[in-house]
Amino acid sequence: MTDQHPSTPDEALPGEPSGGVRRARAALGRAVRSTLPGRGEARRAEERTLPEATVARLAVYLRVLSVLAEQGVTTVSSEELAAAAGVNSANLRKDLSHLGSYGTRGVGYEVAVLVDRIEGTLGLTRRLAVALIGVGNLGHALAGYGGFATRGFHIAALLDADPARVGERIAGLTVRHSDELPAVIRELDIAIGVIATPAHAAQDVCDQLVACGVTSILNFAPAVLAVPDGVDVRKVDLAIELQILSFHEQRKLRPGGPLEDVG
Amino acid sequence: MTDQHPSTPDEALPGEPSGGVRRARAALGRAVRSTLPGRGEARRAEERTLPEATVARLAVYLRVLSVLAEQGVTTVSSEELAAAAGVNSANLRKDLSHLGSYGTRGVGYEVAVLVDRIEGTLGLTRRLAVALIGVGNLGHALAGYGGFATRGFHIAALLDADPARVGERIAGLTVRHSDELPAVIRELDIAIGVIATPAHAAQDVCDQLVACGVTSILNFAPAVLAVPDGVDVRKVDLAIELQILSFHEQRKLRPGGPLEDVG
DNA sequence: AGATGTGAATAGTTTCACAGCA
DNA sequence: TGCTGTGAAACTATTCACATCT
Repeated sequence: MTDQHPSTPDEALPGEPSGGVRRARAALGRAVRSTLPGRGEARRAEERTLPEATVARLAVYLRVLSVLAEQGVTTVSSEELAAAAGVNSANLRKDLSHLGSYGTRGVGYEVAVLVDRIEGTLGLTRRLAVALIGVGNLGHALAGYGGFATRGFHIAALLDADPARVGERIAGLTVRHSDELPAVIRELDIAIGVIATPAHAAQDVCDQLVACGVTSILNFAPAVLAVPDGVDVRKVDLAIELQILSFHEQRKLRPGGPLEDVG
Repeated sequence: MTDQHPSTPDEALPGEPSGGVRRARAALGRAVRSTLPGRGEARRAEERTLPEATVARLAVYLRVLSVLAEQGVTTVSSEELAAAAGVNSANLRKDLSHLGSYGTRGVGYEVAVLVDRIEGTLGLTRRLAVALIGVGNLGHALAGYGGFATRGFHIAALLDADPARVGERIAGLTVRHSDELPAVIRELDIAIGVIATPAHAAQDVCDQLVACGVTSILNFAPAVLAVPDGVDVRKVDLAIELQILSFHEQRKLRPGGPLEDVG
């Protein structure tokens, strides 16, 4: 996770030297599964809730599988796919087993089948509408990003609080004023809000999104957002990513740590 | 974690509908601590290795603390700081306890002291040099981002493989050709490489960085990077973040899951 | 009183290792 | 024989609960 900037060039990205939240409220999604005591009847052995970590990796598998499909590969073993995705093969198998059994012992998985299952699981067949608030430096970059439309999403609206920016056309869309946010959300049935404003405006925009019923937010502003239960916020914070790398970089230098490894 | 694009507008960000890796190789940094059998002598009870999760949160605390410091706040309780950072207070206390005891029972923590401790721990006193490869849509945005310099880092070089881009001046720097990467790394003592190229070029750039001794990489390209042990790669992938949100969005809709919660 | 620091309990995740099917 | 699917073990991380100190 990492992040960028807001509507006004500079001051945008994780401005302060501080860090950001990797995934703020995402905790909600935890593999719920109550396991209430006093019950144990016929419990649907279905695909209940997936572990958060698995969900994140499914997206990775999907990307790798898409590449394989393009190359004409029709079958992969867990070993191959895991290697390409950078994970342990047992981990991969367990992840996939949560979707049900779609592999063939002694052979492997059919690429096309897996792609379908994962897309279905992630809900990528619906093509959710995304609103991007803040078309500054980063906002522009995000708006121009082609990957959005590729599968599952499309940017339906661009908004900015700066009157000078309103009316500008970016990637086929006209920037509208932030005041129109509620109307835009309802008109276009926005499911996901992407915040790319300066830090000081982020909480405000977030509150508006939530007030309008948006429960999925991707935050690029260097600020910790407070949201009610039921709302998922994921944060992308460049400063934090760099700081984490800095920490490890430092550890590599001073031979204070390795000492433990030796004896 | 999320990501963006490359040097060429479009096709940049997590292009394919697939996802990306949250933190590829970062696994290295795991709280190492071997616990070799057959030993147990006098072991320095020092601030050995911090848990990965703690490192990530320290960056968050730092940001919150910076804001508090600006506001003139000099003392905070774990409860207050935890609320501002969006974490559990016990979790916060445990995180901080890893740095040593810098709080006062019955009172709380001194903001200035904590800031110092955290900056020291994350190695933010050294101001590492960062090279940004790929100045496309996203690269531009990142280069223009003010937060870099704020503390701990500075973009020392911009590179791109497109001759048309070489020579362009962005944020006070002149874009140099990718071929100069080795020279640039040595000249400027680059510690961190930020990859913002199209997916197809990412592994190549990564390999060059590694060959030149860079062991910390932040990858914005929608590709899984393979690196040798000892190299930390963190990935920022927009498509994956959106897909994770999509998954939860889907779960909210169909009342299949909640059933479990009820009984 | 009030808040830190931390052992113990709990929860979540990864990895192993192998039974079982193709 | 080969690879999936999965119980069990190992690890990591979070939360509780309270002794401890100011």
